[in-house]
Amino acid sequence: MPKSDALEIAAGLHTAAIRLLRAVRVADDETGVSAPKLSALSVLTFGGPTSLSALARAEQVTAPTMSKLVAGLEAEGLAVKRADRADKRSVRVEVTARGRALMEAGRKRRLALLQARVASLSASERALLGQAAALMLRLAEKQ
Amino acid sequence: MPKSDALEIAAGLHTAAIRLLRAVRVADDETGVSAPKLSALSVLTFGGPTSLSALARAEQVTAPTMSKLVAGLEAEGLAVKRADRADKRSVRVEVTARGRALMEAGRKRRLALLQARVASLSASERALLGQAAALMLRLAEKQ
DNA sequence: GCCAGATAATTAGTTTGACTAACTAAATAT
DNA sequence: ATATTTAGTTAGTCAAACTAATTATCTGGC
Repeated sequence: MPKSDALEIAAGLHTAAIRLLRAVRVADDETGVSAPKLSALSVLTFGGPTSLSALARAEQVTAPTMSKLVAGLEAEGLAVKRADRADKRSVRVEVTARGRALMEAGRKRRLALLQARVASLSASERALLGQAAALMLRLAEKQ
Repeated sequence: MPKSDALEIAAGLHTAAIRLLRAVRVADDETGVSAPKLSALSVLTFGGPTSLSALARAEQVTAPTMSKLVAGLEAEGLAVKRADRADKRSVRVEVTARGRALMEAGRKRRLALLQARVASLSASERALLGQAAALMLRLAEKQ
């Protein structure tokens, strides 16, 4: 009999998400880029160019912290800062081709780890996980 | 039609897990204890007393790093170090009653956030998530 | 049109948590 | 008895987080 108590579901989901991410995290070491930078680069890659402060908000860090992270990314040739034409206070941060390639490769390695495990499940189990992922995304975006 | 391609499932699960944890992370700020310390304390609380090096391995940090974290926990009255009777080189790290209470309260807050969101789903959606959590745990523990 | 206040980014300085290297003490192997 | 390994700590460095303060620019009200 499957549990349907909201608290138990929450606890189970919480633990499962933590363990799952911990298991695939190892793949990121190979990029040679730190986790915070990688995370910021991911936002740039999949969300497109943004201002520094928007990036800081997205990553839940302060503007000075993001300023340094972006400086690091720029020094490594993974992102560039451009002047915003409309607002001269603002900087437009963009991922470079090199940054995009690094992200792509990293994401591939990470997902390969997970894919190998998912592939060992039955088709119906995979379908269930697909639906669950969509639900989890909805939960994450509530409010 | 639900997707069942292993790579797409992996990608969806990956993104969903990241976003979900990011959404509940805010609850931890209220504990007044840093994330690394909280994480170590969690291992002590749910896994029982351990040696310092075992704790370091569990948290994927080096012994010196864990030595400092435990010193911090001890200074805050959340954990204690005891001499290991059998092996005098070794230290036994244990959570205190206060540490346990802090963990309990923190976990409650975190899960309350998630629970509120889970509760807004239908019974069948909750059941699906319950099954998915069990599957994700299996995926995390493969190999 | 200008000034006051708000906003964007950076700079400076501090704290925390990660590392390596080097050390002490204890246990184990030769 | 000596050598090696293991457990933990100390010291020193670095990255990444924060707050406070600075500079530049924008915007609304007069």
